Amino acid sequence: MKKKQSTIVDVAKKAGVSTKTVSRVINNENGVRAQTLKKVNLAIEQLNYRPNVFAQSLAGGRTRIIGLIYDNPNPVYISHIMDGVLGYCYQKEYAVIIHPCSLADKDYLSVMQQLIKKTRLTGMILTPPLSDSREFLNMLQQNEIPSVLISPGGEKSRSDAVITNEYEATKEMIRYIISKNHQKIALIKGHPEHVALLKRTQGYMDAMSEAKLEIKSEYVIQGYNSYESGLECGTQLIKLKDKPTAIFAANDEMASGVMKVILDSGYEVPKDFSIAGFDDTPVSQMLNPPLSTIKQPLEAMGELAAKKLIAELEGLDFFENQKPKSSLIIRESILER
Amino acid sequence: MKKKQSTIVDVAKKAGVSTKTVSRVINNENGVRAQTLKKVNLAIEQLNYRPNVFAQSLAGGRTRIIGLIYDNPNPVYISHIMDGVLGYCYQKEYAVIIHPCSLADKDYLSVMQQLIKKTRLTGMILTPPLSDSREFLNMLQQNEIPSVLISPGGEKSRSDAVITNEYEATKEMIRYIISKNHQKIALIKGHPEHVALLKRTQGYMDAMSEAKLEIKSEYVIQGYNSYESGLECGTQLIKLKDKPTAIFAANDEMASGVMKVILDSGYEVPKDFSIAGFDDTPVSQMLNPPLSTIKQPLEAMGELAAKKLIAELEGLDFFENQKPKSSLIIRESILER
DNA sequence: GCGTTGTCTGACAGCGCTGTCATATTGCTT
DNA sequence: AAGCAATATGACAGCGCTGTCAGACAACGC
Repeated sequence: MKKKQSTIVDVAKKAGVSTKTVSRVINNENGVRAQTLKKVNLAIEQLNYRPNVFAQSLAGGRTRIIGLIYDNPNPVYISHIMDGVLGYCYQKEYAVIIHPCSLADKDYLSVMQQLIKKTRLTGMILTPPLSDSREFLNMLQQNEIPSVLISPGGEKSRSDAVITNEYEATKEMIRYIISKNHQKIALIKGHPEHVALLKRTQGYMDAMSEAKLEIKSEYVIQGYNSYESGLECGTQLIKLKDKPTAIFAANDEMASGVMKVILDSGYEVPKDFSIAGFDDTPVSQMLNPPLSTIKQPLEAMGELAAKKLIAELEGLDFFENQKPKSSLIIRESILER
Repeated sequence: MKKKQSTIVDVAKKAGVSTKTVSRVINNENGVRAQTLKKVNLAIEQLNYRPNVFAQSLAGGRTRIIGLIYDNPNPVYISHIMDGVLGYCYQKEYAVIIHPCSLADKDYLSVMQQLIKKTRLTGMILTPPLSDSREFLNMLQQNEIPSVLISPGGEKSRSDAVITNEYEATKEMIRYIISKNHQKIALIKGHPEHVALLKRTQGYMDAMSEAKLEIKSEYVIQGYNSYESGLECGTQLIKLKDKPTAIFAANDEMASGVMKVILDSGYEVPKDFSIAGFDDTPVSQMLNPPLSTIKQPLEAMGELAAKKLIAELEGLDFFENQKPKSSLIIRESILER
C-alpha cells in the first residue's frame, strides 16, 4: 500500500534523459534545451515527484535550512514575524528552524553553536534583542553563517538588516499628541538592553524639540518593558507635582501598566491622562479605554528578512530596498485638551 | 579557515573502530561493549563530532522531522505549545517544522500533503481545531503519518491525544462562582467548530446542575471566540430583563469583549457583573479589573505531545499517562454577592 | 565539407550515514 | 581445553542527489 516516493531516477527514465539533466531542471540551471525542459517537467508532474531535500543537501553540500532565533518575551511579536518568514521560506522550499535563545543564559553562545552544527543551518534570522548582541554576531561571522537582523538598534544601517520607521512613527505619534494640545508629555523608555527601542526614545526627543517643548527630566522614565514596570513608572509619574497630561510608553505592556495605575488611583483616561503605546498587541484593543498605539508590519518584516537572507545565500543581489512601514493606530486613549 | 566538519569516518579512525560501530554508538544501539563505547565517545568528544542529519535521514530512510500544524488565531496559544514541543524535540534531536494551515482554505488537505512530501516529515502534532478535522486525520492515516492531537474534542480519549482537565477546571470555576453566592450565571459558548470547547460548555452545565441551579436558555449564548463576538454576546446579556450576575466566557477574548460592553453601558465589574474567562492570555491580567480565568499548561502540553509522538515514532511504548492540569487564576473580576 | 566554436547532455563518483550480513571475539559449559 | 552459543564488530552496498568532466551534438564560417 505504501506508495514509494518517486526518485530522480524514475523521472529520468520516464523523460528519457539522464538524472543529471533532471537535476538541472529542478535546480533551474541553465543549459537545458526548452524541449528537454518540457519533457522533464512533464515527467515530474506525472510522477508527482519532489526532490528529496536530504539527498540534495548531502550531495550538494549546501543545506536549505535557516534558523529563526528569538529571545522575546512577547509571543505575539515572534509569532507574526514567524508567519512572514515561514510563508516565504515554504514557498522557496527552505526549511526553518525556530529556536528560542536566552541571552540571560550564560552559555547561550555555545548552545547556538551546537544548534548550527547539529542542524547545519546556513543562515539565521535574529530578532531583537538578539540582533544587537555583538558576540552573537561575531560568533556567526566566525562560523560563516550569514544572518539578517530584525530591528537592530545599531548605528549605521546595514544591508542585512530589516528596519522599520519606528523612529518616524514615534515622532508622528508624539506630534499627534502635541496636535491635541498636550505640552507636558512623559516618556517611558524601553528596556535599556533593547537597543532598538532607543529609536522610540529618539523619536520622542526629536518631536518634542521640534515643537519647542521642554523635555523635563522627571518626565522621562526608564522602563523595563513589562506590565509591572509600567505599573511602577506610572506610579512615579502620577506622584509628580507637575503632572504630565500625556504619557507615551515604548510598548503596550508598559502603557497598560500605566493605565492601570492611573485608573486605580481614581484618575480617568483619557480625561486626566492621555496614553499611547507601541506594538498594537491584542491587548491594546481590549483595554478600556482602547489604547492608541503604533503597529509594526511584523509579518512583512519577517518576510523581508527571509527574502534578504535567501537572496544572500543564493548569491543574488537584493536591491529591493523597501522598508516596511509602521502605522499609527489611534484609539480612545488620547483626548484633545 | 573553514574548518571542515568531522565525519563518522574521522571518529572511527580516531577510535580505531569501524564506522558502523560509531554509528551504533550515536544511535544508542546495544551490542557495544562498554570499553568500546568509551573509546568512541571520547573520540566523538575530541573531534566535537555531530552526525549529519541529512546523511542519517538519507541512509536510514527515516527522517527525524515532525510537523507542528496550527490554525489558531491566538498566537499566544501556539507559541506556548511551540515552546514545549521545540524544547523536547531539540533535546531529542528532532527537527520541527511549524506550519500554519487554514481549514478555511478549500484545498488545505493537498497543501498539507505537499508539505509532507516535500519535507518527508514522519509525524505531526495538530493543535485545535485541526485536531478535530476527520478528513485531515484520514489523510494522515492514508499517508501513514503518525500524529498526536492536542485537545481534540472527540468523544473517547485516544492514546495519541494530549488532553487537559478543561472540563474539570471549568466546573471548578463555576463552582467557585457559585460559592460566591451567584445563582444567575451566564455562559458564552466557544466557537461551535472547536469541538474541544464543548468540554467547557459541559463543565458549566454539570456544575450548574450539580448545584441545582437553573440553566436558563437565555443565559447560554453562542459565541465565536473573538473579542467582537464577546461584544455582541455581552450586549445581548445586559439587555435581558432578568440579568445574570456572573458571566463565564469560554475564552478570554470574549470575556474581555463582554467586560467592555458592560463597562461602556455604565455598569461596573465586578459589582454588577462578575466575569470569568478561559486561557489566561496576557490580556487577562491587564484588563481593568483583572480577569479571573483558567490557565492551561500549554508548554507542558506541547512537550507531552512531542514526547508521545517521538515515542510512537521510535516504537516505544509510552505509558506515562499524565494529564497536564489546568488551574484557576482568580483575579478581581469576581465578587461575592 | 571541414574544422571550430559553443551549447547540451550524460557517466560516474561520492556526500555521510545506516542496514544487512558475515566474521571475530567473548564467555560459558563440560 | 575444547565446544558452542551469545555477543560484539566490521565490510560493503546503497539511500537520492549533485559536481566534475568528458562526450555528443548543433551552428557557424570559410
